[in-house]
Amino acid sequence: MDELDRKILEHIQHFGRSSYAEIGGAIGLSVSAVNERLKKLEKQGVIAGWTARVDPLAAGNGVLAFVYVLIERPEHEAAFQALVRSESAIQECHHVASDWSYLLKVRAPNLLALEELVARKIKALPGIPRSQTVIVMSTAKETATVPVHLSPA
Amino acid sequence: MDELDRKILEHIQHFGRSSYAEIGGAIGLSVSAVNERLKKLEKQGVIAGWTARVDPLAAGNGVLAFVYVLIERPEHEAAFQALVRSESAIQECHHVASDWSYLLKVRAPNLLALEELVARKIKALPGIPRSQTVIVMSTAKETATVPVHLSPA
DNA sequence: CATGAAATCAGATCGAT
DNA sequence: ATCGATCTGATTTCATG
Repeated sequence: MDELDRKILEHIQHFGRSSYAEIGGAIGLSVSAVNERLKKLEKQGVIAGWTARVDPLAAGNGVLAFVYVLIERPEHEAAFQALVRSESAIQECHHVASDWSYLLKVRAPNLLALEELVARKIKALPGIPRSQTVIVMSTAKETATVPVHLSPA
Repeated sequence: MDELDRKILEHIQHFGRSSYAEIGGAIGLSVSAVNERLKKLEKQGVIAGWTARVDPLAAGNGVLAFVYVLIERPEHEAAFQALVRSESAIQECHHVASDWSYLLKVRAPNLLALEELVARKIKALPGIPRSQTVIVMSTAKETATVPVHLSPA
């Protein structure tokens, strides 16, 4: 992971359908060198995959919210994790260091659907006495782009 | 936006480098039909772009945190927004309905770098009396995949 | 890491259904 | 709106220096 790798990663995070020639032109590297580095980064798992960015609103998701969940005992974790995995509305699930156990990032078509998920599915699970929902009113910045730092060579 | 569009969007969110032939094969559509629908979805902005998913840890980001920020007066918003835009460590910035003004999603190499950002850059701005940082200990699920709902035809 | 050639593949277009 | 075919150009890959 050197400066060239870093530039490649920066570039393909912004232009995921670039050809090797385009990447090479942007960072000053030959096509074959780009090919080799890309293959290496993919094999190492640094590049975890490729995706299309879909506009959430255009896809019918009018509501974004962050939901805190409290889980009382470890034996109730499994069912919760299963729900998290199965619900595509739950984009993220983080174990946090706070008064709460988990923080979820949730998208839904409307407030009704959000309530349906939180009240009827999540809180219906055993061992979940409380939750707290933070509604997002507007989003000033939202990117999945990851800052790339050079590893200590 | 019909069922076929939905399937296309689902597919390309998981396989962002699929050829039109691969997409068509996966959802049962000809190459030319996929071509037309993709172009339409891109023109409409439903497809906002294409990106490589980079593993945050492999890219040197050992720390993930959510940071709440309180801003006292509207005239201090501009400088804050400018900072948000310029800092690649700040992946998301949401205006939230809560005791706080904003919720940030932040990635950093380590806790020191996180503190540097929060204490020395964010809180150094005028009109920001308080912030609260929630550290993520582990992440059970994290996807940028957006659920695609059919628009009312 | 660059070059260059070869083989493959992908994307746009067209007429027909 | 979709299909199937065709055509053209681009892209990846590989061997060599």
